Amino acid sequence: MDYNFKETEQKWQDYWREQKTYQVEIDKTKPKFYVLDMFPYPSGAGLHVGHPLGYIASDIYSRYKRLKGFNVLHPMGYDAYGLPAEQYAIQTGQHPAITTEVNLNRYREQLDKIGFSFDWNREIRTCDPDYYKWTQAAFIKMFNAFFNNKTQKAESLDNLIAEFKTNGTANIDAACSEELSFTAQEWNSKTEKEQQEILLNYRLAFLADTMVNWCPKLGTVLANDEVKEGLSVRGGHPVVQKNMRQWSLRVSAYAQRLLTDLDKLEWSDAIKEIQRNWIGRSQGAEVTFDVANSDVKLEVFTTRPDTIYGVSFMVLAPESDYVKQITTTEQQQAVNDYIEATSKRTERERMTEVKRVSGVFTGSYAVHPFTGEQIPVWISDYVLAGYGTGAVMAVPAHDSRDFAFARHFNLPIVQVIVNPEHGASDTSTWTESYDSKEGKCINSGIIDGLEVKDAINKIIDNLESRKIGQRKINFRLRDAIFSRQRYWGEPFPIYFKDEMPYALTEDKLPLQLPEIDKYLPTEDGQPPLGRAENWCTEEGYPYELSTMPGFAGSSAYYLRYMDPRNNDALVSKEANEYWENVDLYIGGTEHATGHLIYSRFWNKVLFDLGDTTLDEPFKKLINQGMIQGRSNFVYRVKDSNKYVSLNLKDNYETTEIHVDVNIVNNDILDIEAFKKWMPEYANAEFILEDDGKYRCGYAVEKMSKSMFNVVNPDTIIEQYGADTLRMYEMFLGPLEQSKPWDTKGIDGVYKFLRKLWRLFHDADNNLSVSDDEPTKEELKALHKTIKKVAEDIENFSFNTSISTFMICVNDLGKLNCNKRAILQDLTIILSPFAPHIAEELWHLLGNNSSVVQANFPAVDESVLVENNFNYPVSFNGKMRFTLELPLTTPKDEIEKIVMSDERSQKWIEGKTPKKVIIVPGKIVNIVV
RNA sequence: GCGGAUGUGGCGUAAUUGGUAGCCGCGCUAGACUUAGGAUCUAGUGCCGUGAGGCGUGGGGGUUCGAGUCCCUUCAUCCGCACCA
Repeated sequence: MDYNFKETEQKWQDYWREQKTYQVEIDKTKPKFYVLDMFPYPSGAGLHVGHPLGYIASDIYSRYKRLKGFNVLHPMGYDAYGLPAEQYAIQTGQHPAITTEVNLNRYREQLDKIGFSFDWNREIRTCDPDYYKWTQAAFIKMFNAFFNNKTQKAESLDNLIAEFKTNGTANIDAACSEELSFTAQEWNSKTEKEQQEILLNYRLAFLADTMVNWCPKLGTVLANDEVKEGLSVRGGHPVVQKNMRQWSLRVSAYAQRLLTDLDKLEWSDAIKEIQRNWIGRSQGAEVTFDVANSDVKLEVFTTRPDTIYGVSFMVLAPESDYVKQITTTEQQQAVNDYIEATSKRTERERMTEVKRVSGVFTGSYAVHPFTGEQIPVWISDYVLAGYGTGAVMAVPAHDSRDFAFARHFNLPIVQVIVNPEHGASDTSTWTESYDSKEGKCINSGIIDGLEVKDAINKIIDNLESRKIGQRKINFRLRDAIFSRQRYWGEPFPIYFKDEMPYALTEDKLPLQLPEIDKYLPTEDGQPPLGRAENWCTEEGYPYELSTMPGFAGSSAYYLRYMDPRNNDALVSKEANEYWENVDLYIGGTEHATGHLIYSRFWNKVLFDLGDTTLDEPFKKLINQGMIQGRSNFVYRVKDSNKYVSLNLKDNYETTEIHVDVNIVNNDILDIEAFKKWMPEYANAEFILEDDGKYRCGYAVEKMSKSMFNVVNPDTIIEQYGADTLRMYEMFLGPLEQSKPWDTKGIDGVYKFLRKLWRLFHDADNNLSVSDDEPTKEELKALHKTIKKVAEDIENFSFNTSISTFMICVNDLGKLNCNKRAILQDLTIILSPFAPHIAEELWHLLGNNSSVVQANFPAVDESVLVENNFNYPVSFNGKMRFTLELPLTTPKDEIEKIVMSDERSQKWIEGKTPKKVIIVPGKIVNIVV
């Protein structure tokens, strides 16, 4: 018998639970460390081998930090609201809470088997009223706040109201949906309803008519990051644009802070870059164009005011308000037809048919602010309504979209930027625009001859002095749409009086999700909550019928873990001041533009309002790579039920068919299992290779059911144990890299653990540990390992630490080392990786407390000092032989020894070496 | 189109950051012990070559005594963003 992982792992999992080993409390005598995994949504499919990758990494890091003397907060919980449970409820009538509970228990069961050091006492679930009470409370805070552009902070709406009462909008610079202007008298004479309507324009959580992504199939609105290429990310259903009155969060107000503060985060450059793109800051100018024979003034945004002399027409988005104002009667019909036609095109078509140029003339002309020339105003769907002002000044010579448009409609193209080396050329010969950000201005009046950068400044200065333009910064980041026409989510703590929304007071929370009879919209198209009885306040005012989206509950959850049972606050000041924020956050890249933006925003609002101590939630972020599947194939001979082995398949015409990887070992098909796998294969025949085996082909693909390449961690744990699973996942390769899972390699790690076990045991599996003094060699093997493993963990290079452990155990095996002085420290440093076997060995060594409470051993540098170095001796840069010399040997001595070595003669061939390079402790290179 | 990442044995990978390319493991080959081997142990295993030796980190070029690592160029794959003015 050797190591019995099954019994041992169960034993210690029970022990940890009973002893509450992983429970943590505030302990001001120790430094804190907060390690968090991204909030999982427990789907019905359960975990596959790729899911725990990040959890294992964070668990190793947590355990390591604990051994290093930190008080480590390492919690886990569930993002329990979500579409799949509700879709299932719609189909079966089963309450989504039940489905969720089942999935969640299954998830927990799987997690428990892996031996994580989570403090389950702190578990939270987003669908728990004690938790979502605080999600609702945060919403109320946003409802009652506005963003002051002057201070760049959220402030109480009361400040704004007070200002309206005394000065109207005169001194207001606040983030809003629409710029408003009124006096104090005007404000004071408005009705309650009118005032409320105005306040909505400023609230951080506000109700407004907006173009939204409507998914008819899911019956709900989706956020921008929940839509990809015109389809819903969940389910892949078509999404259309629709104008609806929706709750939104004024995320755009925080665009600059979200961008600036990225610099202080330890996140990968890749993910910071994705966020920068998503925020999409562009710097330029707003320019006002008069419209000839009209009072209308067209405002446009441009990043290239230096090209203003090249403007030969203007373009409006079809949805733009300007369209109604300036279209002439002669053009009215054509414009109406065009708008009609474009509104029929879906967003998807507009995106895919980028190259199709279309547009219509409004009949009006704008007046060029510098030349006074009249330039035609067109309408085209290549201009986006949602960005800038929905109108652009077209510079066809220097913008590819404007160029295509001008060519199509035969509009003039004027070159105004020139590369001094090439000179100007006739634009009628051009096949594309010249989109350079450098060069000199030509044909450009007051900025003629200036460099682009200087020209931009001069033009803006001129515009500002004439009060027809100003410097302006635009962001791509949109406000987040926050309503979902769904049941399974947090109810809004909002009721309506005289059609205006009012927030409940916090003492009324939680506003519990009511029971309903069916999880479908009502007959008149209201969201499912329209079915709830008495869904109104005590006074009879009706509650909001939408619920909150998935990101609501996951935006501030990290704070709740600090103080999960607090009934008076999301988190106490004391807990928040101690735990601060997340030191290490591990999760996938897929949350780059969703969760990781929303939670930063949400957290900043709470910070501004004084509810949290730091303004960023996640200090360091690591994105683990995906575990891909390794699929196996069999090859069916055409029109038959015969299957030909990989190396013979080229002799036949075959079809490649996925086969379940669980009935393939080392690419060899288990033929009997295959026959039983599916009825259609029961009578299959096989063309085997010479060795009588059926060899499968393989490919690396996404791990998914349809590819039959899903590997379940339970199966692996059953066969090899949790410690082996943990170590193999780490051994596979660098954490942040994607790599395929191939179960066949797991044997190496499994053997390693048994070799380790045998260091402690004799041939009969009896404990055999000696108390003798360790030798220098043994100490060296140990301390090399301690040093490397500690460095590797700090660098999240877990794959190399596993190799290091293997080398150490191989070395100790060769030395027949069974000395307690060595093995005890080895057990400690291994415990973050393989906690079960480490705990077992730790106790076998006579310790009574858990290895979790041990101290990470210090490196004894003195045993690592080498006396000799094995010099590689190169000739012309090619290594020919090695030579062991004391490290104290001086350079000229080394040269003498090397030159006199008989092996050198062969490479020198009697010539005189041109140069001899000696780097002590590194290399000898002789140039012949 | 723009931006980012990655290319090293049959496979997953390593390389003290410019200094012996291929550590560790899988797989494979041979052997030992065994009733047996999907157990264990030993030896070998980048490619070509009997050998001396030659070639070798996607390709080409450069810097250097010395390049997987630095520079230029090019190709391939993956991932973001994509009419954002």
